[in-house]
Amino acid sequence: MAKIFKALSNQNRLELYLKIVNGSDVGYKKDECLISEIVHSLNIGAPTISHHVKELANAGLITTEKKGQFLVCKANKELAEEVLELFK
Amino acid sequence: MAKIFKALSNQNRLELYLKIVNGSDVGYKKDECLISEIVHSLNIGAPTISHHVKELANAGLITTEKKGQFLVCKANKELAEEVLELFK
DNA sequence: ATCGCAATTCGATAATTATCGAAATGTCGT
DNA sequence: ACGACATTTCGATAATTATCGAATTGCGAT
Repeated sequence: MAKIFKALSNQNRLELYLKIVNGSDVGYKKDECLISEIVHSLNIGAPTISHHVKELANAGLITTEKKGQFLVCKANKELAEEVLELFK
Repeated sequence: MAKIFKALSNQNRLELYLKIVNGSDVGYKKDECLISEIVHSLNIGAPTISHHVKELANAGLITTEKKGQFLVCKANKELAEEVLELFK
């Protein structure tokens, strides 16, 4: 569980996660998001974002799927539920 | 908000927080806790715990009050509420 | 006043982490 | 096959952090 909080403990990674939760503006389903869109809205480089995405996935907060050259990220609702339980 | 998660991102600090939330077994009100009791149940030294307590307090997750030579810690319910909101 | 205990401060060290730039990989359209 | 683009890998660096032991402060009881 600490692992989950660690994944959210970095400002940029938290924003990244929230963007994924809120989904992208264009095209994809709610709760899904292309990281190529995020790269421009966050002022850190692509390599760093790639790294952060991996950490979020590693913590189980998101799942990722390669769609051609793109990476689609999806928030894991079940895990968010578990966090919710802890704070109730 | 990332600050809050950072405070919970360390295994020991998270346990510390949960112990405070669950309150102590003896004497004090629910949601309150003497850190002198916790020192023995966590396998890290007193200086480290003192440091962690400060970090939790700094993040706003707990409040502390000196009672004689003891330190009483109390969980901040309002902030827990805010975290809850984020995951809803 | 002094002893024991709770907690804190201090300085140090080792481990982790965020971020970068450069280079590599893989995909798509032409 | 080539060029553009998305993403990743790699190696490096600077910053942060968890933890420790020793010493200190402050409190309460004898």
